[in-house]
Amino acid sequence: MTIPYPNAKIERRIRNMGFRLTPQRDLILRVVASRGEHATFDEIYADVHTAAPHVSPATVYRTLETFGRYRLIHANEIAGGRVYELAGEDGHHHLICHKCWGVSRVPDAQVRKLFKLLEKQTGFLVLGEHFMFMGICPDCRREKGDELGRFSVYPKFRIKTKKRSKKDE
Amino acid sequence: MTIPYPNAKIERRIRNMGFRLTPQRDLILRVVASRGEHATFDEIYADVHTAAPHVSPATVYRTLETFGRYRLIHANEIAGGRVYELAGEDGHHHLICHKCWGVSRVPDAQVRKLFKLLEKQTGFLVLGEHFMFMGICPDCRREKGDELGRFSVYPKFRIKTKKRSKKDE
DNA sequence: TATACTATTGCGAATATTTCCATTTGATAA
DNA sequence: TTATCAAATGGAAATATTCGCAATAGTATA
Repeated sequence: MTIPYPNAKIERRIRNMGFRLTPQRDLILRVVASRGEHATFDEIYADVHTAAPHVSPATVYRTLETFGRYRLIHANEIAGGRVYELAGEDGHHHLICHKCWGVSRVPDAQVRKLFKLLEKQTGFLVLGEHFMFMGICPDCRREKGDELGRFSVYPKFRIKTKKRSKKDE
Repeated sequence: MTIPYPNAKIERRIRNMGFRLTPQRDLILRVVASRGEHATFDEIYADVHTAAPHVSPATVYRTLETFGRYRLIHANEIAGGRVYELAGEDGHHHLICHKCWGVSRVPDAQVRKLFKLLEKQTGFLVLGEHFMFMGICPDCRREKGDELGRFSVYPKFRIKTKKRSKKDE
């Protein structure tokens, strides 16, 4: 399987940071890349495990954590779970609707502008993180109201890991 | 122990949402309140356990999760760990410096303004979450530069749970 | 290319977190 | 008050995640 990195510079960045580019890491990055916008640990591990059964969950956890720290991968909490995506050229952030759970994007530049304003006021430079803003999308706003009732905070799904357990297959 | 809620309306809110205000929840909320800005699970559980040894970790986890969903408590990921704080009247967000790990605040109103702009552009209403913006504080910016080197992402500490294990105590 | 150095891995063991379910107990209404 | 009913709890079991450490294997250098 050869999934190309959307961003060919990643390899260089890894080495520049002083990390070793192991086959495991390479595979994991490709899997995350192939999964697109928001892959769960289980999805990632499943793919990795299919391609290379010997790779342990610990390695996947560690890799996501390590690269997450160094912003090669964006990790975000959403609906009670964590999702990952490859940090790409096309910086963008996500807007997630509490009601319909639709995901839309805002270009990074647009969000940066906001933080520029914040910087003017506080002197604090907000760095290149990836944000997931929760709220109500335009469509849903037209429907009812903006208030969150008792049963509407995580209405449709929760990111939950499904049993991985024993010698899976 | 009677730690007063900073916000007396909390009780009403809980009931309005249809939740029951049990002694356990009451205690947990008071503990979180007493801990101030960012308490870890372990800190919260330790306090709760001291005051009421029979309360199980599961209950604490559940309570934080439940009230987190409904915004009575703010849960945030920071430095690889999760911290909690009581959602108060004085809405504010945190600015956390990657270098010195100092924590400063921005009033909610200020941040809201930014999201208002976003709303104008996208129609998407960002809801009342609590944000922790990571970046470089004014002091540290004066020192060197803004870039994150290999060993500067989580320089000083990581929020880590300390062994709770067996019959603690 | 061979050597040395150390980051990274895999595995099992420790921890942490969630889930299950029988039991308890708020809250409501008679 | 008391009865009723579902929400919430506790404890144990199931899962998930991290950690410790010996073995492996990238990378740099000779």
